[in-house]
Amino acid sequence: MERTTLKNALKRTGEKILVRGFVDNIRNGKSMAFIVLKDLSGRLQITVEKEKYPALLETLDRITPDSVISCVGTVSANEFVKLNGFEMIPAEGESITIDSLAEALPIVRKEIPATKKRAALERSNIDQRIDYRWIDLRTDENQLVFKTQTVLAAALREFLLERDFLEIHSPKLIGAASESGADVFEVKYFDRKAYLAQSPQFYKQMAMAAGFERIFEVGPVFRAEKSYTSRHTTEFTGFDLEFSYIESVKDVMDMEAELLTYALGKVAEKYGEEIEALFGKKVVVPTLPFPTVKLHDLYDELEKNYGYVLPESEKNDLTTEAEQLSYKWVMEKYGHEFLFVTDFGPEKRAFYHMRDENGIPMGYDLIWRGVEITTGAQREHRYEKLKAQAEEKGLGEDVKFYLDFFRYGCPPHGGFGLGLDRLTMLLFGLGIKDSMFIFRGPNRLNP
RNA sequence: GGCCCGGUAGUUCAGUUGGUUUAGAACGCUAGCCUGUCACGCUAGAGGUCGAGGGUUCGAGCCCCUUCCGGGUCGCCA
Repeated sequence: MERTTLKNALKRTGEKILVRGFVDNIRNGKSMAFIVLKDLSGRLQITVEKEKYPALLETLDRITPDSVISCVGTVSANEFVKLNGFEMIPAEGESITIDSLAEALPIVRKEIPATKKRAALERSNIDQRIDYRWIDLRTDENQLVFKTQTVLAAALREFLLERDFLEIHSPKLIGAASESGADVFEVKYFDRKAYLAQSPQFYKQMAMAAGFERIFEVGPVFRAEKSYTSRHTTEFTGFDLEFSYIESVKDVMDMEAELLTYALGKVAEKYGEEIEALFGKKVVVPTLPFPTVKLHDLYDELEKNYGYVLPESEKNDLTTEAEQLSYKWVMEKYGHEFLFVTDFGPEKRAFYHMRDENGIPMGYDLIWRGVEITTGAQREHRYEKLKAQAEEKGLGEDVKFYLDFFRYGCPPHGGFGLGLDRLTMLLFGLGIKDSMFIFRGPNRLNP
């Protein structure tokens, strides 16, 4: 018999069907047993009047929480049942089978609130839960995170495909450190060294030189940074894009704003209600255009409004505190969750960012809910200028292969990279460890 | 890398100024009871080299030193 999901089972009352899933809870009394079954689609209670099912008694006694079982039976409405108002009555005979018996779980996945008779039991901490991530991921909340991430990534891709972007797959094993040369993982590559790609940046631009015009890539990015924060990880999924024949960095910013607006619209439509119900976070579909502010002006505003003072010499970059305050500011001033910040100091930006006549990089950061989710820019496509900027940063031979991209014709172009995991994390108000299928950090290489 | 914080049952935590011989609780687990439960309920039980090593002391989970492991945060970034 073909398996019916628990959600669909509710629509098939009166039919003899097969359901399969994890045991969410079992209450096994003397004459009655109640099993709450869970699968990815939902939950259903299986009700067993024991005296009618002598063949099932032994099985019922063996079933433990989180075991995987199958049940053949008939679903019917019953107002006594608080769970959906439906229950499944097993068919005669050996209609419940244990597919996999679960041992007692080593983690607490959900907080258990206090009652008069018992103290509250807190959820195991995230690191304990990551040790047993596959068990942790069985909760409705965690499954919603990944259902949503799927919709989000699909929407981003869909938006770009509609606009004739090509999807590329650049190598993650590289011969020379991309960008600055810092913070890359070194790996053994036969008898020499290779590195894990810290960004697809150079390859994205190579695609521009290849005449691909508009490209994107979704793939892993590796950063050998010992960053211990709730928003850093050593391996994450980057959503990168690059496109040609732009007039200015404004085109890049517009593209990103439209892209995110579209994708968040899709997420809100499909999972907005569930996210609000389970996480208490409203999915706000942004309005266009996104507010934009120059870095210096932002610091002026933060000082004026919140008394946040930073030495002038440090105002060429965003501090974490300034990022967080910028959220408060953009909400108060524009009622918007996103903020483009432009005009960073050239010493803080990559050498390949194009600079204006005053030497200011024509790039930006996009801050969402107080966290940086993107760096974008118009790129310098003029060989001589690019070469000079590379040398200024002390990058000579390291980037020679990259500089060659610009010697044989390359259109003006720009692009940006989005952190998919950060997007997910901010959408749900979680930390990065909770937002990734499997977290990787300086102290975390397993599971 | 800087600065904080932590390591006590399977899990989450208590454990007073160092001092009742067997270090507690809850959840989980085991056994038994319970005619519809619904985060069921009731009874009993098992389960701990208090991260490791050294020291102070009549006495250390608690104080000191060393060490290991982990977490938070800042910087950096996505």
